[in-house]
Amino acid sequence: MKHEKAKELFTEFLKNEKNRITPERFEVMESALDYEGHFGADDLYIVMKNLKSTVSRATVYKTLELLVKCELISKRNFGDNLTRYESNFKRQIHDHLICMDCGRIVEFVNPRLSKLPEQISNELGFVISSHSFNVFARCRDPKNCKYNK
Amino acid sequence: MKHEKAKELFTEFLKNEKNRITPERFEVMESALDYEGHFGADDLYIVMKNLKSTVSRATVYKTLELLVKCELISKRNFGDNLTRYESNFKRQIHDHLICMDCGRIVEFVNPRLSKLPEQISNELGFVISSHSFNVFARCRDPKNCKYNK
DNA sequence: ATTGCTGCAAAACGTTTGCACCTAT
DNA sequence: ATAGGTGCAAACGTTTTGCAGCAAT
Repeated sequence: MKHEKAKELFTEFLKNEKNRITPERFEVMESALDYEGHFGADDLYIVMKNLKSTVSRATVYKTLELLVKCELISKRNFGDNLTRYESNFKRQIHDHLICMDCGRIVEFVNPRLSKLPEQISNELGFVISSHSFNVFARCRDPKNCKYNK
Repeated sequence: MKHEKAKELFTEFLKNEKNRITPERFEVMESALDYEGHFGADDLYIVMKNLKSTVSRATVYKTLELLVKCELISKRNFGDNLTRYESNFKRQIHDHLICMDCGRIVEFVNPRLSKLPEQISNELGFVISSHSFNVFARCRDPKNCKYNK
């Protein structure tokens, strides 16, 4: 069965937070974890509609926020002001480089960064929750860059 | 006279990009550089309106983008999907920690971070333009935290 | 039985656009 | 003279909300 572990985690989270366990919420969870790459809430809604789901737009939006809270997905923002999400499930923590010419998004993992968010939080008197590190740059080699933003 | 150096830089930029030099653009520039802290485009428009400026909302929005391009101000995003700006003028490059309970934003400078965006860009075959590093955390000491988000 | 969740449509929000007029070049 | 900028209001796309009915507890 698919996303069995995620389903467990989400159920646990819903119970702890005194939220109800509904089939719609699991439907959204499944679709979100299945989505390849980054997606907007509305993108996910459309995909689900096309797959004949009856879940409403409002439920998709609300459930995505629940999934962020229980850390099954991450909320991203790449400088345009669109909210994007991506699955965390079975994925390493990573950061993003955005090409300012073509909009391409490159994911990277940098060990020099890994402890930094926690250290900074501690130094400032906070407890870390998450971080977002975006590098905005341009393709060095223009023929790799489609300028198709 | 106020912001004389900024005015020079902006004029130079407008000429290079073959944009016209208009009084409205300088009015927006002055107000943006005067603004204390982070502000949305609409916040700035309201402030200007209150100061009896006749500059239109459209011009404010468009001019802010020009000011970002010429690096007099920075565009920020703190996880809500609101575009915020802040003046770069006479300021050090810094990053932000956002308290997820009260929404407080703490600015910090970390030397371990300073070369990282450029190094990462180089390694991935890009030329650095800018970066954004946000740490999302919670006040360790609840009495410092107003939970007033 | 109660409270919270859902679906729907409408509203809200920040932002962008189309257009006629104006102004810097 | 002309390309580009401005102000206005309307349009836009995404997200949130109010409400009646429904379903999980």
